[in-house]
Amino acid sequence: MLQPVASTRVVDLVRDRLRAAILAGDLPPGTRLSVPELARQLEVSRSPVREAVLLLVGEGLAVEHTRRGVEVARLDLTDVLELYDLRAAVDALAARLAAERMASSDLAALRGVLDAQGAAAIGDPKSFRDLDERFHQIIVQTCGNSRVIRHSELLLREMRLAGPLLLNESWHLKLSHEEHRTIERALRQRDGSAAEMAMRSHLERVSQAVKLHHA
Amino acid sequence: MLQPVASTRVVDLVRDRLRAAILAGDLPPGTRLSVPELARQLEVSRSPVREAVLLLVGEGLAVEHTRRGVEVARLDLTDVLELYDLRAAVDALAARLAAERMASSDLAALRGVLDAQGAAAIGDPKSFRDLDERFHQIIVQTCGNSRVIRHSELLLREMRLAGPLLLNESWHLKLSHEEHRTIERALRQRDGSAAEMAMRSHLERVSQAVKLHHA
DNA sequence: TCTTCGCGGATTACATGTAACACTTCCGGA
DNA sequence: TCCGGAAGTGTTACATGTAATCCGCGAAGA
Repeated sequence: MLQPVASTRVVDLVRDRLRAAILAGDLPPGTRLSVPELARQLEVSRSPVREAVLLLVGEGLAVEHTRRGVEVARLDLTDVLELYDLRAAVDALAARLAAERMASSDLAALRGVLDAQGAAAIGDPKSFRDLDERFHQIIVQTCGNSRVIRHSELLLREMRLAGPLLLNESWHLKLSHEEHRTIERALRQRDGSAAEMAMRSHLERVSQAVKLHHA
Repeated sequence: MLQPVASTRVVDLVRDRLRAAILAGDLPPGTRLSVPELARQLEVSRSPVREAVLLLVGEGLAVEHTRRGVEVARLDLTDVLELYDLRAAVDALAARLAAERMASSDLAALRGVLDAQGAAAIGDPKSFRDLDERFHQIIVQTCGNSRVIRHSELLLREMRLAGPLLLNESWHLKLSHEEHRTIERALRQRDGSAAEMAMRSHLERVSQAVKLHHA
């Protein structure tokens, strides 16, 4: 049962590298993605770079201005609220589906993430956020619906571009953590509808908090 | 306030044409999308064809087999159920949001579609389906959340590939039509939460019906 | 001062060239 | 008959060429 070795296509490598650079903030929102320039820096030809850039546009991480190039997407408050609203719907579904399917190893992984998050919640927003992502990813990956996985993953990535618009206050992180615990409890008890509701209200609450914070 | 003239990019024309051909069934599921071959038929070079094909892969209308080409996606029962489940979540959100934003012209359009659908429901599954799509599109387009619009549109298109797996029985069409009426009533009364629930239960019911029909 | 026009530099969008790869077919040997 | 491999065909993936377009800048003119 061996997986085939990585595809070793240049376009994939370029896409992954660009995506990582964007999500890490090395290519901040608004940065122009010039195909010839990137090709020079990455030392490949323009073809795979062009394709990779278009793929990122498809993922929502960059926006295309016809005949005027592509730039890293800039997200404003409206965008973040849109993303939270949609994620509330999609991830709530994922949580409901996951409740019936989680293996005990998944539940253990979830608990591990939450324990680490409880510690980080004190004063490390960066790692809190990483753990938050993992928490959501574990649930989504377990839900068994490949389209939910794909779309949720897209939304999660897109949201990473929002960086400075998100909340880092300690009270907010602690509250989020408590809500995560509630979700995890529902999942552990295989109560799909409780997990669904807990996930939805969690993300809707975060959405409201973000909105109020920037009012 | 003039809209810019159509971009007249070859890649867009090719993408639209291929998408139309796929959705119309001229390129049935499983058809290989050979870039050189399509380029010959469309009388353009391979570059824009290649890009267009990759865009369709991003839309879920085709699947890529690395170094073995791209083919029109084949959907099985599992895929259709996945799509209905996800649409139930996304379109329910759209319905809730739309309830607060629908202009009277939108409501009029909705009613027009439903009236036509009521007539078609008798024995014209083809046009019933078209009107069904329009019904959902009007609501989604009105919801004001651009990401909901984008993702819902993707799901709706993808589902068109499912053709033969969908239900055409008269009783089912009539029931769907009644549910559409219920949704429209909620929207007309600007009752977001009723619209949300009606939309969700409509799509979940259809999902169950499809599942049972193929059992 | 403000606007308009044209030039220079760079990029996009499309066209084309080609090595490596995959599938098919067919043939010889066990 | 069945299997292994070589040749042939067609494609993918990447590289590169180039016309049309866009943008910034500065000079000419109102």
